Amino acid sequence: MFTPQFFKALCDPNRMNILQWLAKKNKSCCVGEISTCCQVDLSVVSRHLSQMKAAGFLTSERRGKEVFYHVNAKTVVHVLRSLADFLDGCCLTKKLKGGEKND
Amino acid sequence: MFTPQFFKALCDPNRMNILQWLAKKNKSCCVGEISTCCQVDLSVVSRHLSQMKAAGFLTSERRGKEVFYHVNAKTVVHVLRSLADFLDGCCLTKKLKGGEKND
DNA sequence: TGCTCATATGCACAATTATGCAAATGATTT
DNA sequence: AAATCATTTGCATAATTGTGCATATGAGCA
Repeated sequence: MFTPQFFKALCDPNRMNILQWLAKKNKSCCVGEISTCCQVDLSVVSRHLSQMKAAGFLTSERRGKEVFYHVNAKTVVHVLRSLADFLDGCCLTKKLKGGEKND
Repeated sequence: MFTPQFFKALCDPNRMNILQWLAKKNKSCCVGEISTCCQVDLSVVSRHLSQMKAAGFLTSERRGKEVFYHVNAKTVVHVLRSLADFLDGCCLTKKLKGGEKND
């Protein structure tokens, strides 16, 4: 579930930037448009988008000559919350209800 | 806030393993003990721990000869939830009060 | 002081990753 | 079909990262 592939998609500054930029847009954007949000070559952006798509962060759809990418927010949010909940359950809330066993 | 450094700490399989292992323990563990949860050399584990500490994931405390590391769950959970909330706010809940559905 | 144990660090090396350019692919238009 | 536009991919290269071994540091103990 918490695969390295998933978090690798988040640990590059350009990818994080793209993710947030796309999320704010909250609509499908084509590669050329997305590439305006960071400084690197468009081909690099294309590769980042592919990688994020492979990690389940994005979905894509071709419309004519262009390919539109969109944030798969549901999936990303779910994984992030799952890890947060796991850590929370282990280390924060569990103790309060009197459980003493942790592994 | 969503620094590459933070997510870099999550994107190595050994570090992710260490994080979950330590969270399940939910107590301070020394390096030697922690190193039993993954296959790599103890010196490598030591480096991973340092890195995770630098990223704010762990706290450490020396007791005699040993150094004990503990998950800083509050911080990690907060960052994960913040990103989840940001994406959620942009792409999931925001539109709903306007009436339209998002998948 | 020396000795031992636990951890950290220097170093070299292998593996991975990010990048830009050039060329290829896919799709529309003329 | 040829031309054009948008995106992807091949390739080379630079940069970063993960790893193990050997050594250093720091702390207690004989």
